[in-house]
Amino acid sequence: VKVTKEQTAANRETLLRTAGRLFREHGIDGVGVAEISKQAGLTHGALYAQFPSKEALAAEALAEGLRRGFARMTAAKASGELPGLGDYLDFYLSNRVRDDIGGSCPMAASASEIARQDEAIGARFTAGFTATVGAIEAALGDSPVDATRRERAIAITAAMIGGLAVARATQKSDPAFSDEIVAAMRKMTGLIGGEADASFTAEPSLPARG
Amino acid sequence: VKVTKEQTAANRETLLRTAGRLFREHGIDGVGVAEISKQAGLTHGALYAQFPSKEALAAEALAEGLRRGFARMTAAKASGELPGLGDYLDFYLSNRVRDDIGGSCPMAASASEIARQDEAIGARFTAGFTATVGAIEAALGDSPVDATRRERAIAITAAMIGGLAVARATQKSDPAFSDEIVAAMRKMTGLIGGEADASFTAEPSLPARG
DNA sequence: TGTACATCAGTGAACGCGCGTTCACTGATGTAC
DNA sequence: TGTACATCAGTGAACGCGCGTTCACTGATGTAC
Repeated sequence: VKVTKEQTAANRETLLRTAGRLFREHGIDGVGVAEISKQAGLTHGALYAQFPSKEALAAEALAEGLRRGFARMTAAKASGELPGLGDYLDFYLSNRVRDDIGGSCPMAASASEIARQDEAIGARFTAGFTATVGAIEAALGDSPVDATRRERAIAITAAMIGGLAVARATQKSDPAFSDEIVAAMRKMTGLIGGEADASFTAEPSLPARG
Repeated sequence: VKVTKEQTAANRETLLRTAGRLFREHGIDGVGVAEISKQAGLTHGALYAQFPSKEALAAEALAEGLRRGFARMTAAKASGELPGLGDYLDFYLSNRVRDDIGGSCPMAASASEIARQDEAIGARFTAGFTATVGAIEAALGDSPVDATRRERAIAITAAMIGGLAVARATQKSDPAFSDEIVAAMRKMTGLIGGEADASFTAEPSLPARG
C-alpha cells in the first residue's frame, strides 16, 4: 500500500503531532505506540516505517512541539515586531494554558520526566530551554532585582515551567489554589522581568475562535 | 510465615522508603511492584498484604517522603530556632541535591507526573506544597520586589521545584548549563525572598558523614 | 504517451516480556483458656 | 506457666493484558525505457 510522497510526509506530520499531544497528556511512559498509531489513523507498522523506535519518535515529537511553539509565538506578533515579556507570559502561563496540557509546551508538560529518558530526548529539551531563555532575555525590561539579565531570564523560564507543573499538580484537589499559583507566578515573573505593567498580571481573555 | 508486629511495621517502612526512592529515580510509571518488593527484600505478595494497590503505595510513599523531608529540615536546626530561607535553599536547591534524586524531594522529582496520577496522589502533593509555601513564607525577609509575602513564597517554592526539574533535565546534555541554572535559581530565589547575603548564593559544602 | 516493473509506506499477525493483581497455602505469632 | 489454636504477614505460582518490536506480505507509486 505505497502512498504518495505528499501522503507519506503528511502521515509523518500527523504521527508527530499526535504523539506529541499524547505524550504531553499522558507522559512518555504513559502512552503506547498502539494508541498513538490508532489516533493518527494508522497502524503501528506505519509508525515503525517512519521512526526506528518509540524513543526516537518521542525525541522528534518533542523537537516538533518546541518548533511549533516558537513559530506560533512569533507568528502572533506583527512581522518585524519582537514579542515582549507580557506576550510570553500570556502565551505560556495562564489558566487556559494550564488546562490545555495537550496543546501546550512540552517542556512544562514533561519537565520531571526528561531526566529519566534517553539522552536524545534530554538534548532536545536542553536546546528548547536554551532557546527560550535567549528569547526571554531579549524581552526583558528594567527590574528591581539585582541580577544579570541572563540570571533573570533563566529564573523566569524555569519558574514558568515549574509554575505550570505545580498548578497542574494541585488543580484537581484544590482548584482555587491552583489559580492562585498561576496568578502569583504571572505577577512575580513579570516583576522580575521588568514588565511591571498591571495589564499582564490579569488573565488574558480568550481570543475569538478561528 | 507470620512475623512479629514490629517486623511487620519495619517491613512497611522499608517498602515505603524503597518505593519512594524508586519512584523518584524512575518515575511512578517507570518502576513496577516486583522491583520495589525485591529491593525491599520481600515478595510482591507481602506488598499487597500491606497496601491495596500500587497507586495507594505511591500515595503513601509520597506522603512519607514529604514527612521525612520536613523532619530532616527542622531537625537540622537547633531546637527552637526556625530555619531561614538560606537553610531551605541549601536543603532543597543545590548541585548535590540535583544529583541525588532518589534522596531528594518527591515534589521536584515527580512534579509533572502528578497531574496524570490518581487524585489521592495529587492530594498528597497539594498538602506538601501548601506546607512548604507556609514554611517558606515564615522564613522571608525584606525584598525589593513589590509583592505580598504569600505571592513571594509561592513563587520561590514553585521556582525551586521547576529549577531542580530543569537542572536535572539539562544535566546529561549540558552539565555546565545545568550548574548555571542551579546557581541562578539559588540567587534569584534568595533575592526574591529577601536574604540577599552572598553566603547562600555559593554552593554549600558537603557535611561530614555520619 | 504507453508499458513493465522495482520501490517501499503501510498492514496485521505474531513474538517474548513484564506489568498489576489474585489466591491457595504456610507457619510463626500471639491470644484464649 | 503451659497448651491449643485462630490469626494473618508473607510466599510464590498463576492470571489476563498491553507493551515495544519484528516481519512476511500488499499494492499503489513513480521511474525506466
